[in-house]
Amino acid sequence: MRMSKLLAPTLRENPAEAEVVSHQLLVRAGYIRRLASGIYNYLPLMWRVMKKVEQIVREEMDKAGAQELLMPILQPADIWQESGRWEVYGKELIRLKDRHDRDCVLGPTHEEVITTIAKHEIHSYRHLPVNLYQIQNKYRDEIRPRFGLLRGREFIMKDAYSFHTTEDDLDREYYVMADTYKSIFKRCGLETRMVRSDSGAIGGDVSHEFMVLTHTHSGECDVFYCNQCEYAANSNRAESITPAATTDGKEYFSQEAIVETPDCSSIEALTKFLKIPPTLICKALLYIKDEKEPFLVLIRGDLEVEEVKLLNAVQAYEIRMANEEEVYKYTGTKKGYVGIGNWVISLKEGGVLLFGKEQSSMPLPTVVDFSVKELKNFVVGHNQAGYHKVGYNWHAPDLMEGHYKDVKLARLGDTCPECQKGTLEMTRGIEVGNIFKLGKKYSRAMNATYSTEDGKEDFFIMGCYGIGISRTAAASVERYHDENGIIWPIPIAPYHVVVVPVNTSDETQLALAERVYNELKIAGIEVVIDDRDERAGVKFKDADLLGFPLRITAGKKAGEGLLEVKLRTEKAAQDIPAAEVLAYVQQQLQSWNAEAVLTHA
RNA sequence: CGGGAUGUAGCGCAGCUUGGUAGCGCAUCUGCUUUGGGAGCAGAGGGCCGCAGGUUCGAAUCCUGUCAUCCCGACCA
Repeated sequence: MRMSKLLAPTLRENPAEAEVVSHQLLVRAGYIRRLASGIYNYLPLMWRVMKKVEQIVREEMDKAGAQELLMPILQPADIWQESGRWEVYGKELIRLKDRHDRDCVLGPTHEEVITTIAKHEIHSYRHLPVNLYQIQNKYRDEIRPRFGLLRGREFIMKDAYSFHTTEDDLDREYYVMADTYKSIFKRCGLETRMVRSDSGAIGGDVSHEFMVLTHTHSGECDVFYCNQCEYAANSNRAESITPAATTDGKEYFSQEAIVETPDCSSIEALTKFLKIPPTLICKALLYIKDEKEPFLVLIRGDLEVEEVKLLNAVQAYEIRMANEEEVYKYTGTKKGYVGIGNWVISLKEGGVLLFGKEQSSMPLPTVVDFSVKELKNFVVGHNQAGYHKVGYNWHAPDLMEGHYKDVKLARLGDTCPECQKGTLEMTRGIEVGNIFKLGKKYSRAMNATYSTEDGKEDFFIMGCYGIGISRTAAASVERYHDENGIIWPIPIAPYHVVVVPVNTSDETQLALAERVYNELKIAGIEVVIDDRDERAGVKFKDADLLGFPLRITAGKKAGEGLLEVKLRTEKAAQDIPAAEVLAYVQQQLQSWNAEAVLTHA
């Protein structure tokens, strides 16, 4: 390809609208252009990168035994109504009507469609297991598209769905996919970490995310990871062992008593006023589930509630903290004084813990975090403004046993829940892929069954596996760049080599450059020649900005048949006789390994 | 959706406070010179000042509305 013909409009300055590095560089280097918020044109170089990522994904998925197909982006609403997600998915689902006024959606993901396929086309256990995947555009009307390709409203995703007869077989496939994902990202030149995560709107029990750890602000999620073992988890899912409540050897409140605590509506104020550590307090927070049902959360005073964990613990679609009015309505007091000091514990059928006044007709369902289990002689609210109860101890520990939940936000320095030795550290990460065990959620909702070996009908057991193709490409830029521009890992670089004749009006230089360019091209190397009538500085700046892994310069020594060859990751170039350049380039491309980029970028 | 900000030439910005008919740098085009890290000189083209109302003799500038974009939060590949 000739740079004089290539549509790669580079800019001297970063675009004002871009905040994160990958967005700035991709726009500046002429890889992408925004059409509307969260919607981008992939210009020729970007599209080459995307096709490379796709191809790696395709090869590895095929190797794992999955079959590629293509499902419609435009989908009828009825299958979404059938699965229940027409209501649940919310505003993120792009809905539209056709000319007959039929409701349609643009596919954000394809569980409904694939389940329909399985339902109609797979009738027997003999045809299971099967894993089907596609690579196509996805549509999600994100509340806030941002960070360029990292979160668009339209993006390219590989989505795979597997069907099984048993949970064990799903487990097997789940780990096949986990291994496949590791290979895929490794082949793309990206180091990823498999991280436990929340399964969100897609549903199901178990899920993992694959994160590119970035250590920069640009990551989208906080990831906790153990400094001694392989444990890693999204902050909204991370478990941890918090240091036990300590009283520094002091004895507090050996007698239960109600004490006056004026203006102590925060934990901080309360610890100062009573001169106690926050770990001696049991905090009670009132939440509202799905805009109708109040419930209480008990957690140790020094800890924060992780609301995604809480959402799952109460199986709600939505939760929020109660406002002053609601607090008064359900507890009779104001924020900061809510507590269980004068309440009793009971158990509702279905095993829901209730806290409330003995005579109350409306006790509150309660989520009790593990962190309060071991508390002794602690402080709780007394549901009376200006008063707390001190020296409190659990009245009915037997009743509570088995009802503790983990709803706390993990903290830096907490002990690893897995090896119980290391401590948790945190980094930022970009989620580039995920794997879910869906179980029978969709097959049951959509009545998709097959005949079992003993002639009965059963629902398919499903798994699903996604990779953000466009996000993976952007994540690579986010991870590998320097002050001069993008640094592509060789496997996903749009071209491998750029040949730069320093001065196009110097016939010796130009002729040598053209010769090498043709030689490389004929040898099957992906190469561009910067034949533009620009000064050397411009070409070098652009070559760095565009991020080609290898640069070959035909300059002053062209007369001696010498070319300068330089890796994008290195500062210094070396002179190589023209006749040996092809061999050198081939050797560089073959010896690619991820370390080369990891150590220099 | 809540909070904050911005819309002026392809890109980055000034002008707005104090209304008088639009400017700078880069990019583009032409010519000459130059040629190893974003060249110099000379010249040229390009703007419903986001859009719609209003105030005014007169609006990029003041007022109202509206649309769009970006940042922070709740959501996610």
